[in-house]
Amino acid sequence: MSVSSHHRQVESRLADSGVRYTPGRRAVVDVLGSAEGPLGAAEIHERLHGRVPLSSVYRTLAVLEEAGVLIPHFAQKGLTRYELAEWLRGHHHHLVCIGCGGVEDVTLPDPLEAEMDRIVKSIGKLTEFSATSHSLEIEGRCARCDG
Amino acid sequence: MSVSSHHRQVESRLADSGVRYTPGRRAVVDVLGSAEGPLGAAEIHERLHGRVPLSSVYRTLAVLEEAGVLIPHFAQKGLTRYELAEWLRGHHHHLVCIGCGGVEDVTLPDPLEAEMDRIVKSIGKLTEFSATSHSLEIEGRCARCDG
DNA sequence: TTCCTTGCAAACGATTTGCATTGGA
DNA sequence: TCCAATGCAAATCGTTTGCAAGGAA
Repeated sequence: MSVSSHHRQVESRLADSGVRYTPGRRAVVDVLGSAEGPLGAAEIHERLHGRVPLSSVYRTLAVLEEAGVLIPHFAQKGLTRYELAEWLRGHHHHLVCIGCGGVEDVTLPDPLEAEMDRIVKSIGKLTEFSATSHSLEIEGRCARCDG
Repeated sequence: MSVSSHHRQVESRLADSGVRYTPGRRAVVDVLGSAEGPLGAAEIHERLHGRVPLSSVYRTLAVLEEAGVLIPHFAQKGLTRYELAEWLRGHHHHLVCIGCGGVEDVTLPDPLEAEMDRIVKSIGKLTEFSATSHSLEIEGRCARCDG
């Protein structure tokens, strides 16, 4: 699941949509591919040392979301963060720190994830709602903020 | 768990913070107490037929969040929704519709919720993260959008 | 009177968009 | 050449804040 493998997959996915995989777009995918959790436009722009202007970062995020390459994530007032979609990154959940507002990914061991699936399926049966995915958001304090 | 019971509980909680429970604030609690899911400032202002100006709605939401009466919820770009805290509404999860962006509450049957707790506890052991709460977000299409 | 609360308008911060320019196929 | 992609600046949208007026203790 290396970054170059991401590039190949993203490139072919974008080709399907008739969209170019330009250096700026690659750069954004690189940053997200090596992040520890979802990032916002400003954070991405920052990690790119301003080489990609903020408005282009936003446009890139929109294009990649549209193509199903990125998934938006909302955990803080007025800030949208993005991460690679699950078909690129694998399925995972989030630890949301109520101290610093940061978000970390967690991948559950198979037995736990299987249990989650069972719960989600049960809920589907209980409600008029056809589930396509799920995410467990755990709020608490990260190691750094939990002083 | 009637609305008037909410009012009593909220009133005493606010009194502890030395904050008044004014008609405008009651109105906001009323709207949220009878909503089917979290609502944003504009939606609340709307349901109050504009009787409480938008900026006052925002201030009320801030006061009530500060006092632990409301919990913010983020599920859509640039929009914060609020709902009564769990000590007022009970613990529940969310069905997020990818069609219309709406959010519905679901309360799990005890056995399922017990299972969720077990999962969250296991995750706590696996990571350097002290969990204070959790919420399962299920994405999919609501009955209305699932045509 | 003393603070808290409110209403309005101006200010903000994140995100989007118009427009002219650049760059690939 | 032709259309997608880019950069910059201006515009938008949700939200916050300053300030003067209103109200309860």
